[in-house]
Formats: sequence, C-alpha cells, structure tokens
Amino acid sequence: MTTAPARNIRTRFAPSPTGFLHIGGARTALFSWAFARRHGGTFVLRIEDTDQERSTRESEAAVLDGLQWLELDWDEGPFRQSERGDLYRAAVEKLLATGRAYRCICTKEELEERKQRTIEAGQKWTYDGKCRNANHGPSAGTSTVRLRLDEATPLTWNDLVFGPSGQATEEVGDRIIQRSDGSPLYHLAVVVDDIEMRITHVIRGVDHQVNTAFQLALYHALGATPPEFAHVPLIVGTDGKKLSKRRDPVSVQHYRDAGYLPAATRNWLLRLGWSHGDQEIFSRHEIVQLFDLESISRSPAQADLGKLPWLSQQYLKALPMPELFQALQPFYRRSLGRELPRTHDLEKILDLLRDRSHTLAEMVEMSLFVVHDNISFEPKAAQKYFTREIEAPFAALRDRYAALESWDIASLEREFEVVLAENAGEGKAAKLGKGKLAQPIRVAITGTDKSPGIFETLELLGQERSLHRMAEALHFIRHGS
RNA sequence: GCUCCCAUCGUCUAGCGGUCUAGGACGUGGCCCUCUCAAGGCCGAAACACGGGUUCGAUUCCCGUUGGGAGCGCCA
Repeated sequence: MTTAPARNIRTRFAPSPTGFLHIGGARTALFSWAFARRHGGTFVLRIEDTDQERSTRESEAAVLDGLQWLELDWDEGPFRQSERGDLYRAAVEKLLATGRAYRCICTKEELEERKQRTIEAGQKWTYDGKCRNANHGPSAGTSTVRLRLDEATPLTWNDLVFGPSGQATEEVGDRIIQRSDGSPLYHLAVVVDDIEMRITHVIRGVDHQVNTAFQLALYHALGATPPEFAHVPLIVGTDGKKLSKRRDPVSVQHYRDAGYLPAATRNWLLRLGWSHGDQEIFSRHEIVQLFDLESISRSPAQADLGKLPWLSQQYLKALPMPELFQALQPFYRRSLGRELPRTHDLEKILDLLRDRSHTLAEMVEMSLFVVHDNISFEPKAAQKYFTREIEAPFAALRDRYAALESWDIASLEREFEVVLAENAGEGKAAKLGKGKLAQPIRVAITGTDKSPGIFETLELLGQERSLHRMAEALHFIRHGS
C-alpha cells in the first residue's frame, strides 16, 4: 500500500466552453481526475467563460456530457467564472492598493502602433511601461489594469513533468489583468480561482507552459503560495502536426457516435502519453490505483487511431451482457428507429459477434439478419455462391432440414454431413467440400458470406426462418433472382 | 523573428551508464486452427535523428546541428 499524502490533493479541470470536448482536453481531464482519485483528493470542475463572445451554454453542456460519458466524475462544481466577478474585482483592488498593479490608459491602437514600431526595429515586444510609474487614479478615464512585475521575484518552478522550468522577468512583461470594461482576463481569473479553490496541483496542456511564469508573478503579488504545476504534452494529428478539426476526429462525441465504449476510449486516451511498464489495458479502478505524474511522456503523442479498435474489441469481449445490451440500444434506435427487447436469441448472436466487432455500431449492423424478418442477398455473394452446381445438394439439405424434428447444432451438423457424404465420389470430379456447401447456406440465411459458425447461426435463427430463407435462396439459384 | 519545450520500430511506448545481439502493444507479413469472417496460437520484418564531447563504457549525461511542437492578445 502507498502512504497517505501529506496534504489533501486538489486538482481541477478548467475548460472554456467554446466547442465540444476535445480529446486533448479530455485527456487532461482524465489525468487530473486520476491524480486526484489516486491520492484520495478532490477533483474540481470549473468553466472558464470569461470570454463572453465565444462561450455558450450549449458548449458547456457538451463538455459536461463528454466528461460524464468518460465516467470522469467531479467532486465540486461546475463553477463558472462568469459568476465570480466580485472575487476578481476584489483581487484587482487589492493589487492596486498594494502597488503590485497599476492602471494603464494606453489604448489598443496606441499599443498596436508602438508594438509594430518595436518589431520593425528588430526588437522584441513586451509592454514598454509607459503607464508603469504614471500613477493614474480611478479618475484617469478608461483604463486597463496591469500587473507590475519586479525583478526580485524569480519566475521559476519545478514542473512535475518537465522538471526545472522558468522564464526571465523581462521576457514576460507587465500584462493586462483587467479589461477596460472591468472584466477579468484569463490570467487573473485562473490564479484567483486556483487560490480560492485551494488547488494544489495544476495539470494542464503544454500550451500553458509559457503562461506559468506570469501566473507565478500573480501568485506572489497576491501573497499566495503557488501550486505544483504539471504540463501535459499535446496530442497531435497523424501527420505529427497539431490536431485539426478538418482532418482529425477531435471531439469525444465523435468516438461515442462511432460506437466505441467509454472505457475503451478512456483507456486509449490514458495510454496516449502515459504508461505503466508494458501494461496496455487499464480498468477505471486500475487507473485510480496506478496513475502518476512521473510517467507522463514529455513528447507529444500522435492520436494512434490503429489501437483504438483493438482496445475497443477487448472491452466489447469482456462486457457483461446486461451492460452490452444497454450500450447497444442507442445504435439500434439509430439503425431501426426503435430499441430492442432483450431476447435469448439476440443475446446469443451478440455473444457470437463480440469476437467479430470493434464497435457497437458494427455489432448492431452484423446482428440485423437476426432482427429482420426478411433479408436481401448481397449481390456479389449471391452471384458467387448461388450456382447451378450447388442446386441439388442445397435442395437435399433443405429437405432434410425441413424434416428435422430437433433443431439443434448436433442434428444440423449430422444432416449436413449426410448430404456431403451423398455427394462424395461417383461421377463427381471432386467430392463436395464442407465450405462448398456451407457458404451458400450462409449467404441464404444471413445475406452475406461472413458470419459466426454456420450451425450455431442456423440454430439460433430457428427452423422456420432458416427454411424460409433457404427456399428463397433456392428460388434465386433456379431463376436468378 | 524572439521565448520556452521535445526527439527509441509506421504508431503508442519500456528503458532512468554496463542487464540492449534495445523489451511490450497496435498495425503489418507468414504459418497453424478452420464451413466464411473473426477470435486464438506460433514465427518474422521493423527504431535509439545526426555530429561532437564526458566516461573504462553511452539509447541513457553535456553541447551543437537538424527536425518538430507551443507561445508571443483588452482569447482561454
């Protein structure tokens, strides 16, 4: 057993609701969740919606929905930054009062112009400090508020993934923390919230790595102890470039709709950038037991689409029938317009299909021949197997099956062997092989040339339906349609 | 351009100075099983980006090159 943590671990996931739950975000959430659970800590959900232009309630719902689907439960929240304005204003007042921040009356246009000139002169731009010592009061007119950086505060930290990290103060610059309309900017809001929510470990994407130095300055200015930081490399596309919405399937929703199990998707995401020796399969419980920050990779991972179907099948094979059936219903509704009652026959075919499917959608598709009363023969398969030569043995087997009193695997196979034996030798060039007869029957009863074992399939389809389909196939053989 | 970061099979990764003729998994090729498709079993191909150091000894440590990523907003 591992020892208990010295303090109560608190992590958070802080998405901005400007779209669907991205797999990169989902993985960050997974890591934060797993780390909190691993240490018996608390996982907080916070919605960063200070950008009112882009944030929507629909996106927020989609993000929450995605987290729930992945079974990442949170202990506190969702909190919305849009509802916490007083907190941020108070923090700004405090910073202003202590001289750690100052009002800046430079307009966007002025700033843009000076920045342009600096860059043209071949120098790098951070705020030039025009208002830094001007001492503008509240009556100075429209103004933003900037944090006053001081050289004495080292902007370094020991990243739990990347090790010693930091940036020089002059590279960071006095950035704006409050807009001219009084609303808070990202940096201010995160830091104030992380302090107020007593977050101990900030686990986020490397795109925030360069924000950390400035935020460290904010913690110091606010008189707070910064949390630990762990930056997680990005997930990139199959071309090694940043994930693109056009090329890559980036939303968690996409994987759900494709018919992947949440557990499989979660496992897939987990192994993208995290490892535990050679282990590939991790149950939710194992994740909670084994997850650690030290084993997170420092290089970006490509979304390995090849591994997901395999993982998904592993989970499909292991899923208890009641849960499998439940998971399948949305796909039946999509395919048939209705859900299906749990029947013995359906369960049986589903069990046979587990070894043959990678997604719930595939499974539904393949089980349809049992669900439908009438099927149609796949043209290519019919053309290949419904031949003149097979007519006689096919008809003979149909007759024997019609006379069968006990419709079970043993009987079906016995009669099948009899027909085979009857067609062996004599004037025939070669004796009738098992496959020669099995394939036409398979096409007859399933419509395709791929299915589970032929006798099992016949058995569960039942005598009546099997005979009916065989009769139709015989008609096809004789009349070509 | 500047700042920060990364670099093992096609992909996800193990490796934390000698155990490496570099391990696992997916994918891929072959074989076995076999009524089809799978599943399963066995076997194979496949990588330490390059160049310098440090060291008795580098995949492992340092520097550079190359390649890639992130960020440079009154976005988050």
